[in-house]
Amino acid sequence: MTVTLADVAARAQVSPATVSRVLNGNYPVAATTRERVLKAVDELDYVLNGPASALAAATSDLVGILVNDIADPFFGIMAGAIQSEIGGPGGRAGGERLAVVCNTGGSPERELTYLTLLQRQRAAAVVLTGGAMEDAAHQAAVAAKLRRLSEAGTRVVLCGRPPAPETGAVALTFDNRGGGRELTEHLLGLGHRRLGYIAGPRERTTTRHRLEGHRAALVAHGIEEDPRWTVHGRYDRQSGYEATLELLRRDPSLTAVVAANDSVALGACAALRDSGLRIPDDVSVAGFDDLPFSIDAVPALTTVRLPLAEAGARAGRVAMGREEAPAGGIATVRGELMVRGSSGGPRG
Amino acid sequence: MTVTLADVAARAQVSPATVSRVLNGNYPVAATTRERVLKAVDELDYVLNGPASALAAATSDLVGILVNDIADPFFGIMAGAIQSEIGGPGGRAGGERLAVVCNTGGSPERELTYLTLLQRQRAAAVVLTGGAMEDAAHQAAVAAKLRRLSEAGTRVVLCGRPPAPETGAVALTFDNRGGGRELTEHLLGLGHRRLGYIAGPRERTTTRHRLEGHRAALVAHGIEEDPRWTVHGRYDRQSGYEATLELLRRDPSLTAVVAANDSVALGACAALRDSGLRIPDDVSVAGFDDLPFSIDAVPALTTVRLPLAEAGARAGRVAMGREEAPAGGIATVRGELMVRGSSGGPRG
DNA sequence: AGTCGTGCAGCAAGCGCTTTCTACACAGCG
DNA sequence: CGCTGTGTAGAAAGCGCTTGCTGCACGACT
Repeated sequence: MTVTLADVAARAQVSPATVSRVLNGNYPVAATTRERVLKAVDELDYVLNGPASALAAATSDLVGILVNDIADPFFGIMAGAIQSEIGGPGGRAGGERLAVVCNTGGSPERELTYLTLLQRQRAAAVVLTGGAMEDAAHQAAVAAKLRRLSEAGTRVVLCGRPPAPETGAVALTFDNRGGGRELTEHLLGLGHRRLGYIAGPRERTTTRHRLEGHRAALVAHGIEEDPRWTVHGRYDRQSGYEATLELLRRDPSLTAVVAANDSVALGACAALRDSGLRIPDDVSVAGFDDLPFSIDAVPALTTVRLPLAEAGARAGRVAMGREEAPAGGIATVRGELMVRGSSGGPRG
Repeated sequence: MTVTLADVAARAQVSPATVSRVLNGNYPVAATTRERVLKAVDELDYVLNGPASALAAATSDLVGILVNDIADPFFGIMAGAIQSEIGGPGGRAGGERLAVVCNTGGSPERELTYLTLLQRQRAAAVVLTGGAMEDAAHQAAVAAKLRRLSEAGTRVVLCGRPPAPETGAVALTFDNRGGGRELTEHLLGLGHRRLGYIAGPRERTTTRHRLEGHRAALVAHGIEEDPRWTVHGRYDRQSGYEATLELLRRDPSLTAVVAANDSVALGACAALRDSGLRIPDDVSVAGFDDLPFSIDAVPALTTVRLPLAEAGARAGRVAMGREEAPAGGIATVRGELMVRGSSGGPRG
């Protein structure tokens, strides 16, 4: 039924070994022979059997990219950049690799299962993107898996995720703490003293780091934080909307709202507008990430730009062994404060 | 070095065959034996060798999802929905499948190469999303590949993509033409008579269909279209910005701008604002797709909602054989007009 | 002219798993 | 007490490919 190497070999009047060598191009084959083989491949419409090949060669051309939410451009942009460096078809790299992105949906179990699946496929590399869960048991489980993957020769890279010590994984970590701090300092510099903070889900490293940066800025300015000023939510627009209403209810005198990310900030803007408040005249708003749509908000969003594409590209190259890993296996990627129209001095 | 089935068998004091059967659970194994095997698996930290398994069983648990641009939520949302139905880890489905999304970047070659790669892996199913290239040669090549895939037992589903006759592929097609027509009719109903249109890239089916719908509406209302009113661009924000300036330059008397999609519409809004025009007082704007951020534009975007998640979910189920394919292998998915603040009656 | 590279091609042994077919108990039956 | 049926485990033959090693020409040496 399906065409095999042997069929091609028979048609080209050579041994299967020769066909294999022509296809892999890692062994001298006479030009005329090669031609003959290629012709046969073409005529027979032969397609290599991936599993068989992977089994025999004990290697695979699969590269896995794990993302928390594929519908979120934050991950989409990174994944795209990673993938373009992985080579994938048409990429810079020579060998054709199947770069595949796996959507964990933020679920720890899924993350683990995908890791196992990739381990099963003997993936050439795995890139994990975005914040990690802070659950200790889960982190240990992931660390164990990563270690096992590394040991098996799979290159493991973390992109926008905190380092995983002793796992052999290379980490390109976003400086969420520093970015959060810088952002809040900007607001403080404008004169704001009562700032609401809409944090992401509790058990995420990203959430914690950004919040820590925010608080560090407050502390540095001698501002005592009111516990009512922090609300936790999800990383999406609706959550930002609801959280903002909640913040407003708790303390209507807030003059600024700092959001966990840009989507949340957009929701916050909508909530403020619906509450009859002007931005930034009545309340300033700040986001995080600087996703493409942030500049289109009205007013444009003040936020922290994360070099998603650059970091992803670098992660991709490291995963392919095309770029050296940073010293110590850890690099910190800094964000850049983008001051735009959504932040201004407090009213009065 | 790596643990194999045989190792597990030895430790559990059974034959490799038994271990395999325990793992696959498709053959009666005594409870006590099963326990023993499972214990050994656990102790040895055994992970099945995917390629070997796929080779022996002549099947694979890989499902491919092709998208044009992974950074675009349009595709992200569909991919996420598809993937959640595919089962993936933690999904509804029993068997664990590796649902992988492949980013073609809109390149025909990449699309073809990914298809070959998936064919190589003997993928269980393949879902192609989004518009297709209109290049005849490429379409023929893709059709040939799809046919071959179907014949080899891979289920092929097109989601938001026009049907591919004679390939055995099931198609869930978006009614881009109808949506485009409805949208423009809405604008005409408001009294607009001079409408600019920012189309997507020329060689895409989606582009053509939406434009055809737009023109059909114009024709139905007896409006003769000025060739200056149409500009082609890419499906992104910047393109929308530039195209709008161009439209304005060509004919400053336009009272409405219809965009190829929401991102383009956002760019159009920015360009209009930067040109000192108010929306919708001076110029109305309409998008397409109704991505999550569209409602946050100021004013909120009038657009056509495409049930991306629903269509994706359905495509996923069909790909898994969990839902029957529509009659004739083709279903048309309609959009829904969402009238919001960005459209209003023309000035004057 | 004899000998030794050198360049290419083939042989055959797996890679780690699945699955058919066979084998063996043991229980139930006449 | 022998026979068949049922439930469970094992032996072994591949799945389609890669690759170390062997083998054979042929030209280039001495």
